[in-house]
Amino acid sequence: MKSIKKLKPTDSELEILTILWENKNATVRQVHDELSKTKEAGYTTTLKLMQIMHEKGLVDRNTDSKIHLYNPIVEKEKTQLQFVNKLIANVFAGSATTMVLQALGGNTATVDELNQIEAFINNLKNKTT
Amino acid sequence: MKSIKKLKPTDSELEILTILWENKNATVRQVHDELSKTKEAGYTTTLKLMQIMHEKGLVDRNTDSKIHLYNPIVEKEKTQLQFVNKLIANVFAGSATTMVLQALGGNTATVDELNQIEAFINNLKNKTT
DNA sequence: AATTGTATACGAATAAAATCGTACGTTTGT
DNA sequence: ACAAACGTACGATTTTATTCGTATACAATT
Repeated sequence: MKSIKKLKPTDSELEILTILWENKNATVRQVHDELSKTKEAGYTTTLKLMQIMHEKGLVDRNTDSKIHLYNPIVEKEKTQLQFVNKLIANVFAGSATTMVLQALGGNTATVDELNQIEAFINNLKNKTT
Repeated sequence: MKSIKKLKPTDSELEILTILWENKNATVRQVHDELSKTKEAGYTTTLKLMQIMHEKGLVDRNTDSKIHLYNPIVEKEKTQLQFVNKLIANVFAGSATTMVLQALGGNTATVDELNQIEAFINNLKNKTT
């Protein structure tokens, strides 16, 4: 039998997925408008990408009405983790810690966020004990 | 005047850079052998990639002798940060914190490493004050 | 000196991703 | 009813990345 396809969204597909994770049941138009805020691209380009994503099984779509509604199939957390792990492996020689330190050092996280991370770390440490 | 080129190594180029960061003054042969441990590719493929990287200004090379010696130009930390930032922007809607939480949750960091991260965070918080 | 091994150079083939033009059907507004 | 606006479909093109074949030069070995 055919096995379940391994899904690996491209960068462009990822941008679209991100929008779909925020907006369920989105039309191509909605996605495209959202995308246009940060990127220059024609409508049919976005449409084509979403069609390809449908073929790949990255998104589901409802074609009951003329105007198709799209939903993400792949889970946000799983996909995010997939990419983070790839980054850690490729760029940070497998060390999550090195990556975290870089990320926190180079970006501006608010004190609130830093506290949030600390809390999370403490939680992890307790579990380990 | 011509502006300084924006550098964005591809995935394959990144693999080579990683090797060059560890081994300064490396020959194509050395890089290729190292690469072959984890990847299947012909020698001329590696050579060509390194030539392209030279054109792009990612690496420097010494052609005094017949056998060229390559060195990375782009800095490890800068390049790493570049990739992390791209990931945060693309996959985590701009939130470094979300990314960090995912990375720590999905990977096994040791308690030592967690402590290291905590110390780093405290340092950051002090700077903010 | 002739053969063999190891270099670089570089054009060209292949592959993968992204973009767009155009055809064509359905709504909507007048 | 008709035109304009908006929707999908999809082939073709463009762009970017990767891979490799082949030419050529030099050094070492016999």
